[in-house]
Amino acid sequence: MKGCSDRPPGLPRVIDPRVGRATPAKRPKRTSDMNLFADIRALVLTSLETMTTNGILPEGLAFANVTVEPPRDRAHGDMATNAAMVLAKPAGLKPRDIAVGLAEILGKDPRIVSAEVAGPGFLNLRLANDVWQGVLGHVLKDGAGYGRSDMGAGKRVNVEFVSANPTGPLHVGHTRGAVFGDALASLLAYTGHDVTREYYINDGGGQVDVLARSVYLRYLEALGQEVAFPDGTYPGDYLIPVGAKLAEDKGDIWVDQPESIWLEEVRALSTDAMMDLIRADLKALGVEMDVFYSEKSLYGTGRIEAAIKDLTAKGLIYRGTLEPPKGRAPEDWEPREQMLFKSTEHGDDVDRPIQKSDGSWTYFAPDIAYHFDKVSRGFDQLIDVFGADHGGYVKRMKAAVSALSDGRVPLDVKLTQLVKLWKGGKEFKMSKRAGTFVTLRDVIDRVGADATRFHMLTRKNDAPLDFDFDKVMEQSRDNPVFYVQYAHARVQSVFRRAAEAGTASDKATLKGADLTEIDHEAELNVVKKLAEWPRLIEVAARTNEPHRVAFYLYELAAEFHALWNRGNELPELRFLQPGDDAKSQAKMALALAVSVVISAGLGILGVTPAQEMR
RNA sequence: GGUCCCGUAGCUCAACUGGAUAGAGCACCUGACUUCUAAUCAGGGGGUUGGGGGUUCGAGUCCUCCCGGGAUCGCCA
Repeated sequence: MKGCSDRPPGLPRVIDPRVGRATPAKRPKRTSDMNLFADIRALVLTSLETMTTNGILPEGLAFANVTVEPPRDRAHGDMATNAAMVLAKPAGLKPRDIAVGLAEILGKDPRIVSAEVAGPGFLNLRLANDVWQGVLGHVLKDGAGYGRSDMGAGKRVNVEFVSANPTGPLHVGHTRGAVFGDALASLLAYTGHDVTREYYINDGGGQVDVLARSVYLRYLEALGQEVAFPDGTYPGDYLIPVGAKLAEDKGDIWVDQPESIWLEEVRALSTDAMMDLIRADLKALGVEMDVFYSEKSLYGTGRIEAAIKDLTAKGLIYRGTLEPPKGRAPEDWEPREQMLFKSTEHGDDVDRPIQKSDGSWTYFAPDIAYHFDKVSRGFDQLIDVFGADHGGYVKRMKAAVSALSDGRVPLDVKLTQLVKLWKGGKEFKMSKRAGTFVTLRDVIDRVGADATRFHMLTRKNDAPLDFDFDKVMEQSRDNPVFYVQYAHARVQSVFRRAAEAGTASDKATLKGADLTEIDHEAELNVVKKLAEWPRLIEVAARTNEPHRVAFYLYELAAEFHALWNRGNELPELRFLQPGDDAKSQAKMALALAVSVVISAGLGILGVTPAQEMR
């Protein structure tokens, strides 16, 4: 590792992970114990135990599959449990009989207004208004901590993402991976995991030699020579200042000199310059890495050898010859003996080469060493975020981690699909050659980091994403970024109006508001959506799918806008009730709760909530 | 040919990892602005979840075989 000294202060350093890692500051975590669905599920389980005690259900039934969920159709009630259907078979009873008995017991709980058997044996529950008012009170009490969970139990998770080659600025495809990885990391932190954000610098392969040669050409150019950029070099303008700086610092000492003289030094300076560029790009997007890990640091330090030694000790390394790929007829294929990793022992389809026929390492070898290092650093879980073009790499990487950790450490690989750009209603094809290369910087300059981030998270990671410059800027319901921001801004607008009217709307006052005022269906619908937040967060974290947060925020905003508009026909639903501070404060308490959850959700996505729309 | 991802309303996508009559937005039709910003809201039509078979009380979701699209397949990283 070298050449870190000219970097602006305050940015993360490339660190040697053997010496230490940039430990993220432990922030105090407030977790909320409010999860209504968990509460009601607990109630269902105790009721089932009562039925066992009473001899209605046989002893020894497993309740693990019993769920309490919001029904898809709100007409079915507030919550539904599948208990009767799940237990019917093992209990040897009809689902309806179990459901009826369960409904009777549940109906005695003051929280349950009605318990109705429906469909094949679902039990639909309706909850009392004061339960929902209690949820609202909880949101206000917990504030920013509402929805935080300790499900991660402090487990140490390493999220590796971006890891773009240090050969140029980040482009749109990298942007998606960056946003996804960062939001996923935040989501895991929010759910009680100890998260490390990490970037693997591919500074050990041939492409950094290409970079160095390209910079060398720019260096000659800066000294007044005519240069041409042959195939296999990077002609991008972004290397001009790097070459110029080199000419300024070194003068003409490298002119007409062979590569052996200048390559190594130029390469080091160039990759440093590119990493500075990339770091600045990431910062503009709001992404801050904890660790930058250099591939180069694995070479010549015995680390690759150590990882291979570990696998050798496990009997997973051998010399052999691979079969040619079936069906495909590679003209120049000829059998070669090379060092292979027996990845088939850990779920891969074929064994994988770790040494080329000339004895040098394949790309896989340092990556094995890198993941060995992650395992050695004591992470309980690893997540790699790759572009979809690395899909073929997943199985061997999982096999490697499984082997290196003896199956202890799970590796989840999330692939981000391609981003299709649209401009003026037409697909915009990127081409390095034609100079129509859209960088992360282009996108942020045009639409801003917030809109970029939110939009990139409105698709599942493994679905292709359309990024339409016009749509992302559009101020309409069609644009979720705007729609959610607008809801948050409307809440702030209410507070501004309240201040003008002289109605107290500070948090302490609103926390003490009489929430029994909140009893209209449109209002309770908003509260019910708020009640789903803790559950949504846990599902999103369990599946490593931050896009769920974006979709949820859209739904919450929709409920809020619906309530807002009901105020047109029903003035008593307006948030501000002139001349009635108590009522206004109860309704503002609801508005505050909405903004709290929107802020928390946007926070996970790395988006700043809007105070007003302009 | 092998492997992985995808296929859901005219279009763009969800569907809480197996739950009820598969949901949103756009587009189309109808209605609501002397308002706490209508940049919003309410209602309507629109589906054999690519196709067949299987497992299950129950399948868009799991298994299997096809069809179509994309990515990838020893010495690029």
